[in-house]
Amino acid sequence: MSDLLTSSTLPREFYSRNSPEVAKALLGKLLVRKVNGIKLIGRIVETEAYLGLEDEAAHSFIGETTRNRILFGEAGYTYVHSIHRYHCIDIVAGQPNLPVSVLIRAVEPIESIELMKQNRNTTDEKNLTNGPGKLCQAFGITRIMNGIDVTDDSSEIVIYESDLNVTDDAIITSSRIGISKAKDLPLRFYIGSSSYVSKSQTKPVV
DNA sequence: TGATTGATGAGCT
DNA sequence: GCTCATCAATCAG
Repeated sequence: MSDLLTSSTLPREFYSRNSPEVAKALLGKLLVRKVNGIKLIGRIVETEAYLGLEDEAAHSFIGETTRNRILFGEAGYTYVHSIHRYHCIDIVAGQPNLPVSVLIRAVEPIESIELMKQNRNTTDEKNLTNGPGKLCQAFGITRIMNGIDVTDDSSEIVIYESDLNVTDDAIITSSRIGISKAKDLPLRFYIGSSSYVSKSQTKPVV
C-alpha cells in the first residue's frame, strides 16, 4: 500500500495524444483525490474516448461554449460537468484547439474505501464507483473542480502511474454507454477481468 | 437478468 | 422549453 503513495504523476505528454490512445493508456492508473490530508484512491478500470469536432456525442462537437471551454485548452486538465443530478469527470487529451477528452467511467476502490461508502451511503463495495456519476459522488468530485491540473502533484485531483501493467489483450473495446448519438463507435475501453466496471455492458467489439 | 421509467438540474443543439 | 456522457427503483419473465 505504501508503494502506491510513492507513485508519481504522469507527464503532460502522456495526455497529448489522440483520446482513444489516452483512454487505453489510462486503464490501470490511479485516480487520487486529496481532501483534508486524506487520499481517496481508485484504480481506473473503464474509460471512454470522445473525439471532439468529428464526434456528435462529444460536448465539444458544437464548438466552444462556457461549459466546455477547458476542452479547447492544454491536455492533462480535468473537465468536470454535471449531467442530471450527478457529475462526470473527463481528462482533457490531445492538443490545444483539438477538443478531445477521456471520460473516466469506473474505478476500483483502493484506499479510503470507508469514506467512499459514507459519500455514497452504501456498504456495497462493488457499487461504489462503477459508473461516472457514482465515482464522482464517492470521491466528492464536483463542478468547482473543473480545470485542475492532474499532472501537478500539489493538485487536489491527480493521476498517478501504477505498478500494474495493463496489456492490450486485457483490454476489451466496446461501444459507448448512455449516449444517443454516434452510439456505434468503438470508443469504450475496460479491463475485462475487473468486477468494478459499470454494470450495463454493450456488445464487445473484437 | 434485462428493460423501462421517473427524478432531477444545468446549459443551450 | 428541451436535451442529456446518470442512477435507482420497478416490473416482467
